Amino acid sequence: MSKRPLIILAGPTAVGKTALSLELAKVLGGEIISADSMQVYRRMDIGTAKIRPEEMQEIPHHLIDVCEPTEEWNVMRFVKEASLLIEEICQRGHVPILTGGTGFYIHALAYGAEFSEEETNSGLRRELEQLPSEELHVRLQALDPVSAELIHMNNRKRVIRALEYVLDTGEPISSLNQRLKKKESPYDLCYLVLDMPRERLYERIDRRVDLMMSTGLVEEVRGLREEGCHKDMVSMKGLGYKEILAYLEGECALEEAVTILKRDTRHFAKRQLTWWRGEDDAVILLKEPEETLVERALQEIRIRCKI
RNA sequence: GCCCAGAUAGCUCAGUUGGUAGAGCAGUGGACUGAAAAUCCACGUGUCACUGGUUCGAUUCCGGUUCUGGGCA
Repeated sequence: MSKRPLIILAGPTAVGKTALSLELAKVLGGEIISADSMQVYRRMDIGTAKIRPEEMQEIPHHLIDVCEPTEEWNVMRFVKEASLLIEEICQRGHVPILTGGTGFYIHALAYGAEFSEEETNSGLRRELEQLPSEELHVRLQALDPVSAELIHMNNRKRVIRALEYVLDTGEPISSLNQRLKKKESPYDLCYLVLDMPRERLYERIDRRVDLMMSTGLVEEVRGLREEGCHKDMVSMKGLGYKEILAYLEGECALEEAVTILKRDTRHFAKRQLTWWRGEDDAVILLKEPEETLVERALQEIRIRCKI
């Protein structure tokens, strides 16, 4: 059986992925799968710049609003759901278009990362979180020296994850990573990354945050807070949520929260770009000139996928 | 007009008992495989406002000029 085609439309926040994804879906008979770690949460609409139903133009959108903000979404759930969706979409004779800004999710899906079902030792993480960074790192050195070499001691989250993995599975996460690195994509990929000059992108980010503020971001976050969301939840670590929550908790002035939000969003966009620079199959698609954008995207798709 | 205080990195400022200077933030680059909008790492040459003087040597001391605050008329 030949591989399923998969069109990926990635790019930093605020670059304009949504508009292009709609155009492509219309031309190709596509269905859109969102690769976004925050748009999965219901009632987090303004801060995640989620597409509204009336903007979808009859194009099916998947993996948006599939999780409560009090729950935790993660890569494994994403890969599981998205893989099934790709299969279903293809069986319908449609083209799957993966659109979003979470590079980590996109990579895991595109290169077929596998996750074991039984790894569920949640008490272990809480136990490890109590330990000082130095001790965590020393432990990792003993169990998985390769990872210890790669992961900086201060990077507690990744040190903990690496420890968790060896302790649960008996296998160092570094050897899993090496195995996965050699894998070829199970899909017939067209991996596009939409980009534009940094300065213009940052201006768009600032403007978009202003727009969020004027369309009720504070009210949205207040509502979530009232239903019990708090800053330790994964959903509330999202941009716009953590900053506005800090304001609502009286930790800073609103104006300050907005400034920080803009700054953090710029930092995020920069990190996203770093991620895609390291993706071997990614093709950078410059947004300008905008008049020819759709045509150029389609050209790349025709070259890379047999559709 | 007079008095006082400033003028140093894109911004806020520190500092040099005279030997051409450094923090935070911004910015840039990087890592990333079950939290990823998370988490973490690395990167600092700038006419030390201008102009004279003292000095072997001035961003630092002294004089003048310009500009910016604040005060008094």
